Amino acid sequence: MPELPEVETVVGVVRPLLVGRHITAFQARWPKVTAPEAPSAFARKVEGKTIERVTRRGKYILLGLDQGTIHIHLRMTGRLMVVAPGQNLDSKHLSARFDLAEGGCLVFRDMRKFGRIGYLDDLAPLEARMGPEPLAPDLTAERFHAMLGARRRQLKPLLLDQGFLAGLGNIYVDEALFAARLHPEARASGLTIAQAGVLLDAIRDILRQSIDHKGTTIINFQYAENSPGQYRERLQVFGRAGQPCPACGDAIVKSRVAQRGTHWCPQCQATDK
DNA sequence: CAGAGCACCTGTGGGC
DNA sequence: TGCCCACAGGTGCTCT
Repeated sequence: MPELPEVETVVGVVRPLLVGRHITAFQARWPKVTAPEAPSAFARKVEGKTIERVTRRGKYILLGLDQGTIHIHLRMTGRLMVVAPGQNLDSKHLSARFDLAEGGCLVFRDMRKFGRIGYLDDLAPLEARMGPEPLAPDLTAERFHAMLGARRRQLKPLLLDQGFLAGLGNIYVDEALFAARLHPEARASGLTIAQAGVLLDAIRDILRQSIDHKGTTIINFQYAENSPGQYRERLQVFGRAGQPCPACGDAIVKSRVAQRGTHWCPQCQATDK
């Protein structure tokens, strides 16, 4: 479900509700939610600690504690919400729950149960397998071009690779490649500096706009109770197979690239492979 | 290194 | 109407 804009939206909603609060207990309803660690071992590390910061890195939600950090990945269908004291707790699809001092709790729901929660004393191991943030100012077109130039992979799977660039998923990769008029199977190393700059600008523009619209809701994503993200209406190609391309009017095609459904315009994105 | 295939799960939508 | 299959916003593993 969630890519960078959706995670950013969730972080913005829960941050003011969580900063300064104490975790009194952790309960896993789905034991694998803390895998590879056992829920009891995870609970011992976080119970009694205070949440000082709530941030995002790639698609991870990070709860910075007075000691160590909780990392939460929503994967496909995870949802994170703060339940107020006395508010009734719907147990459907409940994966885990953090009880908070003064009542209320942080609830993790996950229909497909792919989502994961973990604890790290030091974020270095997580940082080591993550690429740069697409919105970071120090990611220049020159640096991005150099990163692309070092790889022979197809653009689509490369942009989905969190170790290359952190935060993009299937929706925004398709949208960015369309905006930059690049073929999803084009080789990364073949891009010119100008093309790399256009692609980076497209990625940033799309991510910023989606964040402004509270992300994209296809089925599950809600940033708060019953509030869907509004970026869906602005999607140019994703989920629009058979409809006219907004740029040229030819039909948008859905094909399979790197085992993922891929939406693109063969006319506009005719870059050499 | 690059890519395919599969595993992890549950729900839904489209085709027949 | 009902059934079945394919597919879904993600990632990690093995194997070629």
